[in-house]
Amino acid sequence: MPQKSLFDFSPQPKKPAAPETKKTAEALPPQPTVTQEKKQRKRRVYPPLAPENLPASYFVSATYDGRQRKAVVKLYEPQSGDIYFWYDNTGHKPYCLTNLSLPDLEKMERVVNHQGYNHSEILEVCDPLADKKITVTKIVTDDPLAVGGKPQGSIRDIIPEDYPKDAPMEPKVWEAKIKYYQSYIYDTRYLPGMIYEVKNGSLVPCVFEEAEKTIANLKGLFKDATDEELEYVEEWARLIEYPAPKFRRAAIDIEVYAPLSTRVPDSREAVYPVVCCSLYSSDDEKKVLVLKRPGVHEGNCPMPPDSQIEYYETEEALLRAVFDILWDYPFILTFNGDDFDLRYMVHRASNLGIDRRDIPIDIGRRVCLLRYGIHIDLYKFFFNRAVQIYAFNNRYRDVTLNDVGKGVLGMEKIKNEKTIGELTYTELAAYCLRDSEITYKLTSFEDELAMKLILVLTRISSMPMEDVSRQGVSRWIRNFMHREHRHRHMLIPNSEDILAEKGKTSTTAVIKGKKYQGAIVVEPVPGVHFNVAVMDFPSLYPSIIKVWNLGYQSIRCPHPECKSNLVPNTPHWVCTKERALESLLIGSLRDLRVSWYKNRAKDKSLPQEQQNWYKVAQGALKVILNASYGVFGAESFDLYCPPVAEATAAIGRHSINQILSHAKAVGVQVLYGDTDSVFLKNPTKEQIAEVIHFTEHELKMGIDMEKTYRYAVFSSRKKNYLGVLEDGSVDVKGLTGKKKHIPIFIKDAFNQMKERLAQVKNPADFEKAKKDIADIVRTRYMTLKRREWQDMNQLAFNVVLGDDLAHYTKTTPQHVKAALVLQTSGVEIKAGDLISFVKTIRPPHVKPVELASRNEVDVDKYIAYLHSTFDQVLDALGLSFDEIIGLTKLERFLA
DNA sequence: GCGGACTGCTTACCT
DNA sequence: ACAGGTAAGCAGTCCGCG
Repeated sequence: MPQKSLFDFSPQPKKPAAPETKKTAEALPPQPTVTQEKKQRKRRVYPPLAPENLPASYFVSATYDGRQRKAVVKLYEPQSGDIYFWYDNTGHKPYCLTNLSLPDLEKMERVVNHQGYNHSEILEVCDPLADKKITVTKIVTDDPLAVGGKPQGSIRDIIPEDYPKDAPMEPKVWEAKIKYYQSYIYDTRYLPGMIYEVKNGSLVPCVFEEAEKTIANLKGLFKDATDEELEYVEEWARLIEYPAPKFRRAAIDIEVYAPLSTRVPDSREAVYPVVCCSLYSSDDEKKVLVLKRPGVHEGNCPMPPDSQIEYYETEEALLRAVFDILWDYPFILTFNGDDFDLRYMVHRASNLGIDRRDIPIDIGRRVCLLRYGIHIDLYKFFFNRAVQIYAFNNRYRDVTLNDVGKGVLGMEKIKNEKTIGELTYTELAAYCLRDSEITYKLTSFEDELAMKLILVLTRISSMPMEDVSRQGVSRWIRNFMHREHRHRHMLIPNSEDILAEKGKTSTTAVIKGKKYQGAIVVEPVPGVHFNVAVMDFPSLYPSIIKVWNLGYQSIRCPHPECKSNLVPNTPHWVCTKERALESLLIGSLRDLRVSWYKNRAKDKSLPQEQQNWYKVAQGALKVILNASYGVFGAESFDLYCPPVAEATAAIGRHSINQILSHAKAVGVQVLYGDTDSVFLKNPTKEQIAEVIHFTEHELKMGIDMEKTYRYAVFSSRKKNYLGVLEDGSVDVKGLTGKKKHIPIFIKDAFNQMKERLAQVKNPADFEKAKKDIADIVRTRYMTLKRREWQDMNQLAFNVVLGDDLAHYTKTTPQHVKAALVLQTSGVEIKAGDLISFVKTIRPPHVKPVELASRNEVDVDKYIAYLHSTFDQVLDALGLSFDEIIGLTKLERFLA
């Protein structure tokens, strides 16, 4: 009950429409209030300055205003649903740091006479690589571009250029590549995504008592934590516990008339007219703006209820109406708007002579931002691998609107054979509106999960919402680490200095071309095993980073007395004197997830709304924690430190090996294991308790009984198994039958087998199941032999083209051959496209599905595929594909 | 010149 | 631009073969 008000922070309804009127909306005449209110909302003054006093609002973005030379914060006030701009009043300025002394710096004329130069001052900071205080010179400028960002003449470039080459010291510049608005956020300690009010012109944080109470109660859960750890646990919890608003938002999508259906119109040229734009919003606007064109009929394609079509006589009028929408809504959602919809409209509007100042879009190299609100390109967000896998559990495979919509919402695009020019107005409108509807619903399903996820990530990473939804997990992690460096007055080291100081790796990877050795995979015991217990370390690598104090500062630290604190099987040692920042930050995040949010997300006694919120939090933490080790081994990460990644993996191997030998010692058979898990055959309660006790005391890490399989099927292949849980659900891991490129014809057969196996309860059931499985295989085999499959699509392999066609110079894989055929017939092919092809008898042995016919299929190839797919399971069951097939031959012979 | 052994490339998966 | 480990199939190359 006390938690309830946490969620009361929602906007007033945009229109007074009560639910009763909504039910009968079709029978009533259009409600005049809707249009009236819309008119009121139109086009506020630009920029929409925050008043001297503004009620609780969300810090959604920050940017730099070049004219006023100030940072600007975009505040979203959820009651009115409007954005307000708050200009910095703290006098914060851009700067960078250097090791040059103040007098030496002042001798550099190109610096002190630089147009944007303001002044320099002496500053004492902690150098984390040397673990000591150092004095640096802070160069303060009036303009971020003076520090860096111009092709030439930036201070960060001038210093190494103009500093005497024969001087004893190497000139260094630090923190010169941090975006100004980020620097502003770090130094002011404003927290993006959190709630502020403007009081007498100043930005002050709002305090939510209920959330604070929850946070205060956390102490009891973290008894073993140090004060420092607890401080961070509370800090993270605050970012998660504070309420989320309802996001007033609109999804938009445009259609462009193009003479050729196979080519996507070029958004930089914008030669063809925009003929349609749909809008689907949280204000319940479902509207399609359509351009009147000669010879086009209205048609009678059904439209969703309460949707409306507005016709425009000119394209300019249509675009201006769309721009009004962009001036109105605080959040605009698109699917690929950065590269297409918004970009196209900007160029198209310019081509039509619309004044740049009337176009509410700022166009960048890779992004399109809005001058008023926040543009979230959901394509970029859903494309993010970490989001795809950990937040959405791989519910979609291809990042297309159709596939994401299908996987996440069960909603697909309207299928359309005709070109845009051939559609009637209503067909076009229905088609276009569906796209906006899917886009909108990608953010509204499960109680606005996606919007909330973006909000939580905004808070954790201290980034504007636009950036967090577009950039990868390594940027999120970098940013909160940078923020804490600034907070602790630590110099943010340059990447090359970390690398030079800490060096590279020492182990040899199993895979050629990798930098260091990774995880262990235990050789599986082939066969069917009943009662298999799966134990695993929750968040193994983050736990290691925490327990072993890993970070770029602590690995191979400068203290001689730490050199004996070695990481097993590596030459690396770890600091015993100072806590590494990464260890603290990642460790506290891990603890919060494992000890608090994991359980809260599953707690059915909580109100649904709150449980959903905890699911979001849990998912966000999972995404970040899963990547927190990998980033240290990624060159693109600003705090790239290979020995940290190597040490983490080495400790992981050590931990698993310890468990393996301990399991042996207590007499349990280990059937399999991978990285952070062990599969135990029919263990007793005591044996499980012993393993848990051992890991907690000897390895200082928690281990969970994750699940128990009624039975599991292993072949001799690693990362390939099938396990049936107590409730009859089936885990399939790595088997060919679940891979997405395999033809549906084979996948269906595999799924039939899977369903049959789910019904097996004991060894005796197996005999009956085996017969049925043999039948499934035999049926497919016969269908292939007789060429009786339903349609060609069933036989299509679907392989993603990883690169543009021109880049395949070393080999020409089959999907590339098929893609080349398609290209010749005029289809535009680019990296990321899904290529569907069937295997044929004649060279080149492949054909795009749409061009292939039944009798040219290479049936034997498909039989070979069926064979290999099923062999992965059949040999463990004591069945043989050849025998199953051989029997058929005999039957046919007798018949 | 041919075929099997081998390596490398590519994709999709697991943790 | 988070990492490494594994499986599978195919493309291309090498090497032996009187």
